[in-house]
Amino acid sequence: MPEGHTLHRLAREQQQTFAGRPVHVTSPQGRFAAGAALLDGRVLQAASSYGKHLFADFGGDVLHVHLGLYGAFTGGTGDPPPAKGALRMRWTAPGPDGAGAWTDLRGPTACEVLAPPEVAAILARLGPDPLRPRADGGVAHRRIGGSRTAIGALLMDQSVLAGVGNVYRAELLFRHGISPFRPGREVAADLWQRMWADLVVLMRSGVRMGRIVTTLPEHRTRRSGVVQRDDAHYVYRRTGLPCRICGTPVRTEVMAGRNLYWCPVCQAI
DNA sequence: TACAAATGATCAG
DNA sequence: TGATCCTTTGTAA
Repeated sequence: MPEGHTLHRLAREQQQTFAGRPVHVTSPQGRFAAGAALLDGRVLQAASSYGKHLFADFGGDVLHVHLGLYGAFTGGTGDPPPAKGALRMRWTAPGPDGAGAWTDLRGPTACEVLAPPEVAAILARLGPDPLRPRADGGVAHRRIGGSRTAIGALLMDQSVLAGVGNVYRAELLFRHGISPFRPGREVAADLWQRMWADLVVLMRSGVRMGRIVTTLPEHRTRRSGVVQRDDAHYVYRRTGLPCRICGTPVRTEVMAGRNLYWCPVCQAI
């Protein structure tokens, strides 16, 4: 499920699997019927992601997908399974002897065909994405450093920073011992540089692993082997459980409509 | 069978 | 800030 690392991974997979091939595009559910008809049979030029947005360029017409809270892609090789449920979009690229590939999209917030200027407009309102090669974290601090808004809310604002979601927000703040309620302008530039550098490392690791793991081995119940699901985070979805560092019960509260998790002792200020 | 929850964003007020 | 949209999955009734 989708924070920036998921979209980055999907773009890479779609690039490797479908780019340079004609793609058969359908919308079994019907809600993307017109767009599917427009793209069907055309060659995918390139797939890329920016923040939580995915762009698939079919040469002048760009498919834009935003997964929202529940959207998901699935896919595989060979023949696709029978379409079931609310299947917004299906891609297939037939190949000889089971070399075909398919991918299914369900539940997205956005699945639409855009012209390049519309794509540019979306990119223009996004802050720097820690996964983009030459992204500049300093640009984000220009917004953060002048704001009275809580850092916990600023981190979720895609025009400040693109690609960070609820998990990375909670975990990043914990790793730097920062209260989610601290105003942005009290996050000094050097502290922000450390946070940004950490985000780059964490999100790249997320792309590699296909999941978000933020804990150090010495803070896990099991120190070696595969990281268990309940060992992957410091505070995210650990309400009431003891903090891995100090033992204080992890707290939760809704901030701007989303569940926020933090340790009131390790993240006091 | 029904309902709640989930890593998101938008719009009204 | 609250309501709303998108869909699947897991748990409760």
